[in-house]
Formats: sequence, C-alpha cells, structure tokens
Amino acid sequence: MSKDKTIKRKDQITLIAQNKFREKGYRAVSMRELADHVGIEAASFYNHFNSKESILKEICFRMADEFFNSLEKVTHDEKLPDKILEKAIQSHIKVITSNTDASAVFFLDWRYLSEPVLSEFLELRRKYENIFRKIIKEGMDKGIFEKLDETFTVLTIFSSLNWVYEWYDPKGKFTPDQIAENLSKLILDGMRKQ
Amino acid sequence: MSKDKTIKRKDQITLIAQNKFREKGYRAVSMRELADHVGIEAASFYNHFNSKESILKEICFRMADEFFNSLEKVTHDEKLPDKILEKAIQSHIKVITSNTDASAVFFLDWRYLSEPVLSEFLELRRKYENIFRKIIKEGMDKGIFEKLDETFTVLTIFSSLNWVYEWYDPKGKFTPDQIAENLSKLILDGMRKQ
DNA sequence: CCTACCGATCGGTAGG
DNA sequence: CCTACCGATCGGTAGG
Repeated sequence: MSKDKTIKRKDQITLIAQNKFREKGYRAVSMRELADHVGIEAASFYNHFNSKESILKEICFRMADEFFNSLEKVTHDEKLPDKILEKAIQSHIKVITSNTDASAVFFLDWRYLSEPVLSEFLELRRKYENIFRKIIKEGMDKGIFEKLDETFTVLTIFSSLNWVYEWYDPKGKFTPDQIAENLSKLILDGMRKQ
Repeated sequence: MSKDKTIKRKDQITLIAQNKFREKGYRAVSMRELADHVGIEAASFYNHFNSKESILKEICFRMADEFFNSLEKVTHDEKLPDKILEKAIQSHIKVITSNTDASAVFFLDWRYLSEPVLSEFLELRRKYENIFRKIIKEGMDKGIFEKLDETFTVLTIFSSLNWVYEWYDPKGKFTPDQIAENLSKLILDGMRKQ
C-alpha cells in the first residue's frame, strides 16, 4: 500500500512535469514551480527522483517505449510496403495525439539529457527511424515508391508527423485517425510511382 | 568610426549567440559563457544590448525579415499557384540553409520571448503562413491541387520545410536547390489532382 | 514529506 | 569595456 502510494505520486509528478515542461521548456521550469503544482515542497521530490534530469529521462524514455510498442504490432500485421507505411504512420500519430505534452518534451527537451543517457536516447531514436527507412527502401526496391534518397524521405516524413503534437486539438475538427489518413495520403501520393 | 566598430561588435555578438543558442538552447546559455566566446566581460554586453532577451529578439526578427524579403520577390514574379508554391518553397529553403544557426533559434527559442514582443513575433509568423495559405487555396480553387483542409496542408508543408535546418549539411550530398526541388516534388505531387 | 540550509550561478547594475 | 558587486534563484542535501 505504501508502495502503491509512492508509484502514484511518481506518476502524478511525471504528469505535471510533462505539462509544465511542454508549456515553458525544461530549463525554464524550476523544481519549486513543479513542487507548487504537485502540492509538496521542492525537497520532497528527491524521494521520488534522484534529480530534475531523471524526471526528464522518465518522460523521454516512456515515450520511446510507446512508439516502439505501437510500431511493433504494425510490422507484424502487414506485408505490403505501402500498407505497412500507412499503418506505421497511423500508429505514430496515435501515440503523439494520445500524449501531446509528453510528445512536446520528447521532441524538444531531450537535448537537455546528459551523457550517457543522451546517447542511449539518440540510439533508440535512430533504431526507430531505421524501421521506417527499411519499409521505404523496400517500397522503392519493389517499384511501389519513386526512387528518392531514403534519408531525405525519412526525414521529411518524420518532420511532418512529429509536428502534429503542436497543433493537434482533441476538440478540433480532425480525429487522430483523420489526421493519419490525410497525412498518409499526402505523403504516399507524393512518394508513389505515377 | 566608433559607430562602425560598435555595429560590428553587435553583429559579432549576434553571430556567436546564434551559434551557442542553437547548440545548447537559449536558457542553457549564460551571459558569461557568451562573453567568454566573444572575448569580453559579461558586464560589457550591456553596452550593446539591453538584456539577454534583446539578443534573442534581434536574432528572431532578423530571420523573420529574411523570410519576408525573400518571399516578396517570389509572389511578384510568378502567377500560377503551383509555380508560385514551388518558388516559395525554394525561397524558404534558401533562407534556412543560409542561416542554420539563426533558423534553429528562430524555430525553437522564440518561445522565450516575453510580451509584448512575443505577440509581435507570432503575428509576423501568422502573416507569413497566410501568404502560403492563400497560394494553396488558390490552387485548390483552380482545381490544380486536391481539395484538402488548408490549415492542415499549410501545417504539413511548413513542418517538413522547417525541419531542414536540423539536418542540412553544407558539405552533404544535397545543395539547397536540390533539397528544395525534392521537397517541392514530394509535396506538390502529394497535393496535385490526379 | 518537511524545515532549514548550502554553494553556485544567474541576469543585471553602479561607477568609472 | 572593466572591476566590483547585487539580490534572486537555482538544483540539491542533511537530518529528522
């Protein structure tokens, strides 16, 4: 029970930290400010986290997990490169739109991670991007996609996907599925051999 | 002559600040660190700038100027929506690739601007985006582009364009013109009516 | 989880 | 452009 309570408090802190980091940026949020929102003293944080940075680490690596778990299902289910890519985009968008605050931190504040955690993080990101790259390469090799530079294509795809946290509004006119559909169409039509 | 020297020093500071802000993020760079790189004492900054934030302001608004000036020429020269959009993308990419450090600050650190400057900045950005939006709307109305949500389309275009500063390498395999060409193709083919 | 506190560093100023 | 300095705030610790 005491264990349960601790875990809950840790989650609560993570949630509030995500929100404040997203709003002001990691470096602009102090432990005292975070403490005010949680309703404890700043010193009490250190019962749950070793440092300010370890909160950031928690947020960034949780998101990485989400992305990987979500993508894994897709690559098992589909076979055709354009279908896989479509589903992968959908899965990626789902993760972002379900965690907009954490996404902002994941995409913007990861740079404040220090070594060796920083390298771990970048390695994860590279691995994730490589899965997309492989799908794209296969589509090009099979003549489904136009032959373009792979790195360039992956970079462009991710830049449009990874901006969604910035403008997605749960109460807006697009559902996550509609965003994914439109984005897929725009991207796939641009890539497809004509 | 004394005036000339002052202006040069100010430019030198701006250049170094761009570089450090890009590398570590605005909030993570101290006046003392900047001073070390410039080769003066931290206190001496205040002969050139009123505050740390006014350096950031200088960088952000210089970039805004560059974007506007560059776009203005394009909209005067071309008439067809898809041609205008192509040229506008090229001009946008040129500005980014010619100022990668300043671009990073422009795209990431503008959020540390405080009011009322922040609102001024956002207003400029909105104006710039609206020029693109108009071009796109015209293309849709004329049946050149597929009818999609304009906001969505503009957001997606900018997200892929505005990520270029992150990976562009002057010594890499793509010239700015080639990047613009590939990006235009990917985007326009995705949008064009088929 | 709190009180009490630390050294370090921050942006900025006074005065020359 | 520098020396000398300011108050405020930072992340974090000791000890209970």
